[in-house]
Amino acid sequence: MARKQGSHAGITGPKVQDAALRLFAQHGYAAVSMRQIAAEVGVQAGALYNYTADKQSLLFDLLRGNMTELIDALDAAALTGSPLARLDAFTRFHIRFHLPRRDTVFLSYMELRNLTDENFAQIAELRRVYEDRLEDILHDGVASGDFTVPDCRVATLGLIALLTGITNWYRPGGRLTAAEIEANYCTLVCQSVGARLA
Amino acid sequence: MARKQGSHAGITGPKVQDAALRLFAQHGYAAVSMRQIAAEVGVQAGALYNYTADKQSLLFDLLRGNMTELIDALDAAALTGSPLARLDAFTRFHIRFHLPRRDTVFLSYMELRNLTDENFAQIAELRRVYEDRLEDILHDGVASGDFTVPDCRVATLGLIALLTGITNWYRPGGRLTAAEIEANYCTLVCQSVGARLA
DNA sequence: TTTTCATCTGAACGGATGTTCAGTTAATTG
DNA sequence: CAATTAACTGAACATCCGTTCAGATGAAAA
Repeated sequence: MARKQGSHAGITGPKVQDAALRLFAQHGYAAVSMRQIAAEVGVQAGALYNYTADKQSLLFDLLRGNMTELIDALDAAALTGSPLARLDAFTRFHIRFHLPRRDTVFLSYMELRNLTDENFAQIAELRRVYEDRLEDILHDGVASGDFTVPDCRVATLGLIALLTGITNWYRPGGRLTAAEIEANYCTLVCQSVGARLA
Repeated sequence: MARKQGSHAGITGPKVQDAALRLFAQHGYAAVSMRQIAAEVGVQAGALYNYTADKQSLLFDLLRGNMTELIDALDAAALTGSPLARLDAFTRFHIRFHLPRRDTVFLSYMELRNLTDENFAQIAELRRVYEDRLEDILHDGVASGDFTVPDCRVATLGLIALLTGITNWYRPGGRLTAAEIEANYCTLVCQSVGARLA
């Protein structure tokens, strides 16, 4: 048997990515075998190699895809206004982007060490680009006197950790709605930089 | 050959734990083999089973040891004074405890999914105990009017993520000293709950 | 010195790993 | 209809995995 009815690369390809993402996020890159991914897709292990060069590329493509998508979405959001308004918007953007992508976020922050050195460097650079967007906002706020932040770089890394941590405990249908969580974190973030809330 | 000169359980036992900790933190639990750990200790793989029931116990013992140590140290610190003073002290305590234990912290936050269900439940409960210590401070601060926090539970989880994130970027000998980082984070944390800094 | 015992080796167990590839099948093309 | 090709199977590759255990070894006890 081979090539079951109605199965095409256009269908199987994304299914491979989806299955890999879900399984990697759940059990970790190293703990997931190509055969498990194949079984999830409904295919034999060998068929996966029509869609990825090897297991490492599967992970790398997922991470790079997520980071470029993240940065593109942020650029598309085009935050404007006062530093405080931009910080508030950044916070909401970050949460809205990450909450529906908990699997990917988990991967992006947990599986970096399973990347090749070259692959790691690429992802780290993308991450840096994203961090710099936030750091710029903080610098502007300090310059305008709106924010009180001892060190913008430290605050940037801290705030991103604060925001990304949501994905560790958020569960759809939990005590708080996504909007409530957003409001909560906006208060935390804006207060943390010493901004006076409206 | 067996039992090389001067080797005892009292020496090899801790070496196994150390090697496992270092390797797990660096490459991930699933990516590290018992043979690698044994090689790091300078022993054959079979000998490890004189010191651990299996690989899973090795991970669990490391995580449980870290959590109980953390909680005991916090209790020993016996934070007192105003909510703001206690929050400041908690922040400094957390950083001082975690900075020298980056490997363990990394493990504790990344490898929970590799625990058995029962083992996971135990660690999660310990973590909850620790979080509650912080949440109590926040509740007191809100009650006294010192803090402005929309939701103490959310703020607790957020602040712990903020603080623990340090271990992701801190490197000894970096741009900032540990004391400077501490001061930076105290400002961030205390401002984030809306406290007026002295 | 002889006996005992904790400690470790080295080989073995069944099974899982990532990856390759010749061959098979079903859809597409001419 | 026949020829081509994309998509997949199923078996095989060498290697690794966690774990067990009989036996060797050196230190400690008698």
